[in-house]
Amino acid sequence: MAYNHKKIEAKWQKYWKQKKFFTAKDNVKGKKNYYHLVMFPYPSGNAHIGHWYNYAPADVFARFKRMEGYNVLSPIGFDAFGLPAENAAIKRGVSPETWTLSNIKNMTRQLQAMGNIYDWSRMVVTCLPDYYKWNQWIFLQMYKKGLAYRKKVAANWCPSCKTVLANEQAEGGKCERCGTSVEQKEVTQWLLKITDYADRLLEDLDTLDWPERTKSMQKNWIGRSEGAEIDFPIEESELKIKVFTTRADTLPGVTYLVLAPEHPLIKILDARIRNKNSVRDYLEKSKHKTELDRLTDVKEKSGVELQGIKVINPFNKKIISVWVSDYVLGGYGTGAVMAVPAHDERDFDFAKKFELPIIQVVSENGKQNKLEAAFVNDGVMVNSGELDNLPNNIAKDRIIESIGAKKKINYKFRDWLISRQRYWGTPIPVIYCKECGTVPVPEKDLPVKLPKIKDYLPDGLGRSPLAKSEKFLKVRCPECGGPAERETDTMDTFIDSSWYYLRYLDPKNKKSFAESLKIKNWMPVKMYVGGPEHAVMHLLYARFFTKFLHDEGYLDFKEPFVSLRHQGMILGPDGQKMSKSRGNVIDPDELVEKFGADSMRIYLCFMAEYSQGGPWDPTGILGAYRFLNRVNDLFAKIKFDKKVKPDNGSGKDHKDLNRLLHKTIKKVGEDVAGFKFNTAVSSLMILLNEMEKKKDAVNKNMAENYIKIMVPFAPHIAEELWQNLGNKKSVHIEAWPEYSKHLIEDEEVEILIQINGKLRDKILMPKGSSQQEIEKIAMSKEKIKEFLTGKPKKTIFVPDKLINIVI
RNA sequence: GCCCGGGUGGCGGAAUUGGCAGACGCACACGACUCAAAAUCGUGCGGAUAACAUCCAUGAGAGUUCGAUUCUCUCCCCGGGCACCA
Repeated sequence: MAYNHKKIEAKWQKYWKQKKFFTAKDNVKGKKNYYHLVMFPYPSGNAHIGHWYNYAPADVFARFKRMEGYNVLSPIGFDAFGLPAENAAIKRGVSPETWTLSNIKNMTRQLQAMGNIYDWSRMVVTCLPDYYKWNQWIFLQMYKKGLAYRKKVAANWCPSCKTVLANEQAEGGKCERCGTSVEQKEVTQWLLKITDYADRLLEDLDTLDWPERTKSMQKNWIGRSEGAEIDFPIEESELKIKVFTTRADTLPGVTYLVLAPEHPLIKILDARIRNKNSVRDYLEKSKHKTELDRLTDVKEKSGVELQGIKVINPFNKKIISVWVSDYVLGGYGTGAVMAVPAHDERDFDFAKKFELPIIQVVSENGKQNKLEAAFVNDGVMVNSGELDNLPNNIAKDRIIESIGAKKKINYKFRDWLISRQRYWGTPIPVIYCKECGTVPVPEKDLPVKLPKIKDYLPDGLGRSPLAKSEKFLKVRCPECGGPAERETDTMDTFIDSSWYYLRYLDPKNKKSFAESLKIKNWMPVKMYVGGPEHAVMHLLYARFFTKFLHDEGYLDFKEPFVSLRHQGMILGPDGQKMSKSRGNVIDPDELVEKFGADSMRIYLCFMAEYSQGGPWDPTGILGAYRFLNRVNDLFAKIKFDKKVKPDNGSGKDHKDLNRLLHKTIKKVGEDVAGFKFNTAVSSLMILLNEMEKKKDAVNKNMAENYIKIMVPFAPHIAEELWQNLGNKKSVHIEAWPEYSKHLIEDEEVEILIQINGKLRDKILMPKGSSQQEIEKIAMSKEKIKEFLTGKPKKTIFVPDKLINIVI
């Protein structure tokens, strides 16, 4: 008979809540603290199967750590600011706040149904002033240190909506709202100087127990490259063009320079440019290029020469031309490159198209070759005067030295642009005064609260909807008391998630973001579980914040997350990404109703390798459900039939079963610790199968041990069975059982008999049998004799494993 | 193009200091129970063959080895990330 999961799960969830089992104390005598964290959800309205897949197996791990004897903190909250709330508000006429808070209420109910050990008393909701006050406070600390600054940058601008868009909102170069082509527009925005931390963000990756691919993604994202900056003097001028290169060795082969369209010198040199009109045309065209255009242009280079401008190659004093092309990026390096068509693919393409000279200076064989394409490998110098025949890597340093160039390190990633022209976010705590300029809001005036407004559309001037609230906008300058205006942009919501793990430690603190003793108690996070989609943004920003707060003396560690694991993605039954339009969405609520949270937990653990994920099998969960029913049948009946045997029951079945039990205790523990939830469940299944076969040999002690190792996976049914066995206290204060090293040793082992590496027979032998003993028995086997057609050349013997006779 | 993953039955997946390929589960088939169905229980389940024997089989091909899903090389395919970064 199927057990009543609804009744049981509700009953024990209530019981745990009443007993405050999972309210984490900051200190428990004799126990080490363990901070276990999952990436908090965005309150979209409904918990979906992806949330379950992140949180349920992660909770299995947390519960296991708890049973191992750690004082575990496993908190949860909501990443509650963000665009969807605004869109819902515009569409349905409810305020973003109302929408968000009601979603949080619903999702709280859903998450609680999972039966996780979350400490709900520490819930953090980032859209509440108590929380975002500290976003503003951290911003001000960064401002003081010069790490938060305002700058004119090129941003995605939709001319129809008259707003700046985030990159995610301008994918493919089209505005998400209206489909208009996005332009690059210069706007003044707030940025955080994350690039100051580039080297530390890179180096400290080595200290982390994170998936390799995540670390390498961060490495690529930061994109460190070592090179040199070289000045090219402009003819008949005091000015110079500075370029960055990693290949200073190719300087003798430079045949022209290329500037990015945004390069400031183009304007400065305007008077001397002879072909002004075609240059202006080109600049105008590249401004309107969408991302898509740029991508398709990779193959076909475009550009225009700055006629009338010549520069001097500092190595050989040759006079060379200067071009403008959008294959050079304004934001990287110096926005200008020295072109070496012989040794750079892009320059090669460009030179071919515009019929510019190509001079080889590095050669594989020390001779001048006919180049069909750029030669990018190492070699020896040619066409380079006295440097000829030197290996290019040695020539590199010589050249840098001889022309007095500066070595320089460049990074691909940029400072973090945090200004958003949106309503539903943290107001940036800055005031602009005509007299005093930019004035940070004094800390005592925090939080700058988000005003309630009615219209969430931008004001048409590229400012956030906050500008529409006069009450918010007009303010007295904190310095001179004169009339001033507030900054109306809000912060990127990634700010919220960059430090939320610290707030869980002290969520109600009014004096600081968290008390330092509490931080000391818990941080850093020992295990962090969440999706791989956050490999660069969130996980990089959080590391940056931690390093900043460390430098300010608030934290005594440099990395927030010691270990990190990713869950895979659950796809629809059709193998496609779940989406409403495809109609392949699996609703966890329905499944919980039908099979219960325990079945869900077991199946999610079992269905795939955790980091891999895969398609949802609608019938698969039946296996988990059947398994739990069989566990229930077995252990519930033991009690009622009063068949419980004394703990020292004897007999072969009992002995075998007990050995398997202890092996399983070991295996499940190791598997969970290694995030191999699927094989852990499978060993629980194997043990159950054996116990069912040898029912009479199962005693109470075994049943209890089985229930204990099942607790992390199926906590509700485990509690029910535990207390049914006559235990008065919760199974959740029980420790993970210890396995007996002695017991798991097999007395007899199966020895494989191979002939020429092929398995021919197996024999059961006492552990530690010698080669002679085994050989003797093996040779006497009829089956083996049959195959022993020739003389044995040699015999390979692996103790307790196999014997291989080579003929 | 570059950098990571990955490719094993009908399906999800096990198995690694190189040593029984396919654990465990799903699906399926047959049987038991039932008037019947569902549920449950039992048996079978990579391919070839009459076969309990034997041979073949872990994307393809080669190599190292007594022995390769596991190590090396070449190639193909799938997923993800980055992508004119000088």
